[in-house]
Amino acid sequence: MSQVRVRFAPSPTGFFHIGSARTALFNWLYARHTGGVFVLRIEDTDKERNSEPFLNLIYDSLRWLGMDWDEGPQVGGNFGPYLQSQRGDIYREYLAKLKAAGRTYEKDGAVWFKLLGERHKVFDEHRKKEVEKVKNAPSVIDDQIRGRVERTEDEDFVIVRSDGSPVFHLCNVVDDIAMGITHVIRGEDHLSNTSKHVELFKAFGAPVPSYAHIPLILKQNGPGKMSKRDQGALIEEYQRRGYLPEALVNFICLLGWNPGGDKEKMPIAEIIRLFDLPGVNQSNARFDDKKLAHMNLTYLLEQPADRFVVLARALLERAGAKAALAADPAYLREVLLISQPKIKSLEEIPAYTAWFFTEDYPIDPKVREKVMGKGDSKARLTELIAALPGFDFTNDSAIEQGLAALAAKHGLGFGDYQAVARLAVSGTNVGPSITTIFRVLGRERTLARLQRLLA
RNA sequence: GUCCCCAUCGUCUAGCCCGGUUAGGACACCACCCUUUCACGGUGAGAACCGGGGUUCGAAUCCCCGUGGGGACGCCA
Repeated sequence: MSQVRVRFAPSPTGFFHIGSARTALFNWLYARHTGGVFVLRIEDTDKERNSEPFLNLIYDSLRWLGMDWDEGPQVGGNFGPYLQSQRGDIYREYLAKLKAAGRTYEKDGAVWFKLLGERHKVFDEHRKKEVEKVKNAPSVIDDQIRGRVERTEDEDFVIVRSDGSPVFHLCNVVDDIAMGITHVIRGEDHLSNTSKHVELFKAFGAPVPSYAHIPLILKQNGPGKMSKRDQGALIEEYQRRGYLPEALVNFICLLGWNPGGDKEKMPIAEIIRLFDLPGVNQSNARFDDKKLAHMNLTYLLEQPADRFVVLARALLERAGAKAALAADPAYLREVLLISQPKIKSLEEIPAYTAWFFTEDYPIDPKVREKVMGKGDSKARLTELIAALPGFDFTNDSAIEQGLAALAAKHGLGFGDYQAVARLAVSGTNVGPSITTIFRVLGRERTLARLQRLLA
């Protein structure tokens, strides 16, 4: 059997979103699974809406998500150019074949593709006008996901605009032929275009590729499919918020596909191994950002220290956390690593660690009221300040022993000192373990912070 | 309106093809445990086969009809 060639064919007319990413991913996975070729083709035939920034966003997003293309812009290939705006000659050449075969006609200055079959006119409620339908030999699609899909009627359609530029249907089919595409994996919203495309393939005498129409992703809130304007739709946003690309990929591959059984979290190599078209669902999936967040958390927790620090630093830079970035690198690294197991997302990092980098951190009034109002917290704080110089600061457990001894001396528990100490050194009631905070802050800084609350 | 696709917990889904399960898992939610805060983690609870007909000894599973959801109906892609 010949090699699988699939393509992802976005148009640079807007932000890159979850739905496009998943279509790209399924194509990429199928190519990698089968040892095939993943082609990136840019469908920029709409001169009005194309934009360079959006084009670059496609490249950046695909790369960030780890989808490398074997052929396409920036990497080349034997079937280029890979931007439709540069393929005008090819479309003209194919158009000539269609004209020669008598399969086109002109109307209102545009070129139309002529369907074969019996014609009749009907009034179309939607368009409020009379249209001509063509009953053709049933156009049958043998879809890998949907099964047999039959359409008995269609309409002639424009393939070249009155300004001479070719339209999506023509370019798409011509390129799939010229680029030797064997499998077309795309969203179900294209299912109703497919009969048109099949007729074009037949008119060109080219083999019809194998189709796989994947279910759509529905927006989280409200009806309808997800679009770039919806909450949580943009890939760019996850990148900015410090989501891990492998977590996002793992999550979106599970929208409409699963390997069977209970498996969810999988390294990419395993996803590639298990992915196949017959495993793709037929029903649409609703996007759920909570589950994505959880997937991201599980990946975050297992990040090696070095990578975590790199990612967290990038987040701090984006957040403009100057104090943190100006701090001693070893100290910053330590702060980041003790925070890693406690946070749910990298975007929490700037706020979660801010008080480590200034002695002028705010004291949360609500927490202050709660902590100081319970028991004799002021006395506990005074006792702790008095005892601290005698503490062994070598490591966490040494500090813990010091704290435990202090509590025992006064017939109290660890918790009686923990809350007020935490309030004093951080100004809040959340953070790493108090003994760890002491150790990282060091004796002098800890002492000064404890005294600051008393003042 | 016409055409096309789809239908299991709130959500993602397993099971369906090859009828017999206490209909399983994950997220979310709730309770409890762990605990030095906050997270993580652990245990447990609640939560679904859209409706109606058929076929069958037996239907989530096969068939039909409703209903519901989604998509398409551009000189957008």
